Amino acid sequence: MKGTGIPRKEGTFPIYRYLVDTKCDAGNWSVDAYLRGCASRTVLEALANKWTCLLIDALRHGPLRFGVLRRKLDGITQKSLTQTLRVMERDGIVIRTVYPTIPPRVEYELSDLGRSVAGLMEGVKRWSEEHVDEILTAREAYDLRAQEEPRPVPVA
Amino acid sequence: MKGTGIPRKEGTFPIYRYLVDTKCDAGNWSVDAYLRGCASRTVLEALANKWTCLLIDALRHGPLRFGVLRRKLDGITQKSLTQTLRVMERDGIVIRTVYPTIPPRVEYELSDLGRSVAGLMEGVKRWSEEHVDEILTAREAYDLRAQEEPRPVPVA
DNA sequence: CGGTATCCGCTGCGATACTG
DNA sequence: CAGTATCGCAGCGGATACCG
Repeated sequence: MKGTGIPRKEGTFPIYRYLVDTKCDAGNWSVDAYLRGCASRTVLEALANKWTCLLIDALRHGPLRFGVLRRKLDGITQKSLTQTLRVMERDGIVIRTVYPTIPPRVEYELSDLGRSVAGLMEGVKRWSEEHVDEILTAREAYDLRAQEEPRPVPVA
Repeated sequence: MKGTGIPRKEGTFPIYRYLVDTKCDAGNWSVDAYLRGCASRTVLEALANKWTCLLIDALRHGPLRFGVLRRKLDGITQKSLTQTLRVMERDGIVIRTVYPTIPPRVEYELSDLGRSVAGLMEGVKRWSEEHVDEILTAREAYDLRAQEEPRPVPVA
């Protein structure tokens, strides 16, 4: 697994467990800014993932079974879905419930923590709908430019 | 580059350019839900990345030079920084300005689009600060459980 | 300073097969 | 149904060298 056995690099600043991965440059960073930056990093490692975001959104209205999730997130493989859900469970975002029936039934639902982040996802979703077109337009324009003019290089 | 040459899978639904990658299951999805899901996916491909998020946050207060960004995002390699910035430029999130001086000076700043998403990042950051501890606690608890009891398997 | 070019190890992920 | 196990490859990210 990912979180076990934390290798500590030289020059790191092991005040908190989740800081050990980042070098401390006391000159440029206040301890406060340092903590803030690291909190963000930790969380981003957990959330900044396409499937994770889509899962949080998918589970927003209540528990869903594994198979339903797989169909809702069309395109995800069983392996990726299992993995992603496992990590989210470990991070306390989702709760996994096994019903000992035949055939087996496993439900996933957002925890309180998960629900508290679902709001952010809602924001991302709204922003997406409002701005996808701008992104796509920008891409086309960029690709067009790239074809014609050579890219401006930092030369005198 | 990533966006050029879009391979179209069988059974896809090429109404819009950004939909070609996803299968259409007209039974379960309304066209509206379909568009919404795809908008999110497109945007998540662009934003759901640790460095991208951190860069948007780093640039929130104005333009910064390449070297400054590299130091701010301590831990990123030059290659990754260049790559990430290039993708963000292509997506219209950041603007790259080359000043033909010696030594060369290249500044990156958020576009209007980029600034409009910076608000979301602010939210993520705030959430991070409030909830990192819960995530870390959940992880420790999970790892402890995993050591002791075997994982509940879906069996009758 | 701000890149590009190249090599390269690792692993993330898909595909496939099997199971309680 | 909801997984686990295994293989195999592409691609990402790091390290290094070089350039305008």
